[in-house]
Amino acid sequence: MPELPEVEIAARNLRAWTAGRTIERVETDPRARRIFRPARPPAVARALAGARFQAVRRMGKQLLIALEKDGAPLGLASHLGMTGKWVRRPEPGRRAADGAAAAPRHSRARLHLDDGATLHYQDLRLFGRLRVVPGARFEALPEVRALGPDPLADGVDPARLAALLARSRQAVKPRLLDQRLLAGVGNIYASESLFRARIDPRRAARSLSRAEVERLGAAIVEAMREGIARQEGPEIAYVEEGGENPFLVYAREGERCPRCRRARIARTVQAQRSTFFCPRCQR
DNA sequence: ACCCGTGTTCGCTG
DNA sequence: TCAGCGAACACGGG
Repeated sequence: MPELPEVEIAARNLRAWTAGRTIERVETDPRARRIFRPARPPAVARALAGARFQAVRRMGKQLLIALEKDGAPLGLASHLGMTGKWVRRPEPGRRAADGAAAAPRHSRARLHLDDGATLHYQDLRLFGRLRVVPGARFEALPEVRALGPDPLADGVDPARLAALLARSRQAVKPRLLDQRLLAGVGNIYASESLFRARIDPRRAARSLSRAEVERLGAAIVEAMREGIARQEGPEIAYVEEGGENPFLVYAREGERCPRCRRARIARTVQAQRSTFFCPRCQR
C-alpha cells in the first residue's frame, strides 16, 4: 500500500534488516523486465551481488538504498509503484527453518544476504522500479530531482505550497498528486488531508485562502504521521489488506461522515482517480 | 463480463 | 510553450 507512510515503514524495515549486511547473491524474475533499470534483470543482479549496505533513505515515495561494492559507492533506487513491497524471509524473529523456502507470490527480485535471510521485492502489477544507480548519485536522477519537499522530513512551507497551488487551474485534489508540490502525497492521503482540512476537493487549487493552505499543510503532516503510527510498533496490528479500512473517508462512499455524522461520504472522479469527501463538512 | 485499483509516463490537443 | 487530459502499463478481486 505505498504512499509516504507505507514507504516510510518499508524504509524502517529495510534499515533493520540490512544494517551491516552484504548481498551475497541476487535472483531476478526475467519476465519482470519492465521494473528493472537497466532493463536487463541479470545485469541488475550482477551489479548488486557482493555489495554491502550503507544506508536506507526515503524521499517522498522513493527508497534510496546506499551500498558499497569493491570500495566504491553504489545505489539502488526502489519505487514501489502501486503494488510493490519488500518482505523478509524467513519473517523477522523466526528461524530459517520455518518456511524459508516459501517464496512469496510475485517475487520479482530476491536479495540473498550474508545472515541467511532473503529480501524479496514483490510486485503484482509491475508498476514499481528497481534502478541501479552508479556511484549512488541519487541527486542526479530526474525522478528524484523533480520531488518537492518531503512533508515528514522537511515539513510544509505554506508560502511555497500556496504559490504552487496558485500556478494551476486544476482542482486542488488532483493538483496535490503532483510530486513537485509535496513528495509522497498519493490518492488516499490527498482525500484524507482535504477532509481533515475541511476543504472541498473540487475547489480550484488557486482559490484556496492562505488560512486554508495552512490548514491543508498541517492536515497532510498529521495524516501522514497517523498513517505511520498505525503501521509501526510491535503491539499495533499491522494494517493488512482485508483488514478494517483505517481511513476517515477513503473508500467509504455512502457511509456517514465521521465528523458531522449527518451527511454521507461521496465519491467523485477527478483526473481518472477516485476522490472521497463529505459534501457537508468540506467547503 | 465488467468495473475498480495505493502510481507514473507518454502522446496528443488546444 | 505548456497545462491538462486520457490512455497505457499488468494483473487480480469483487
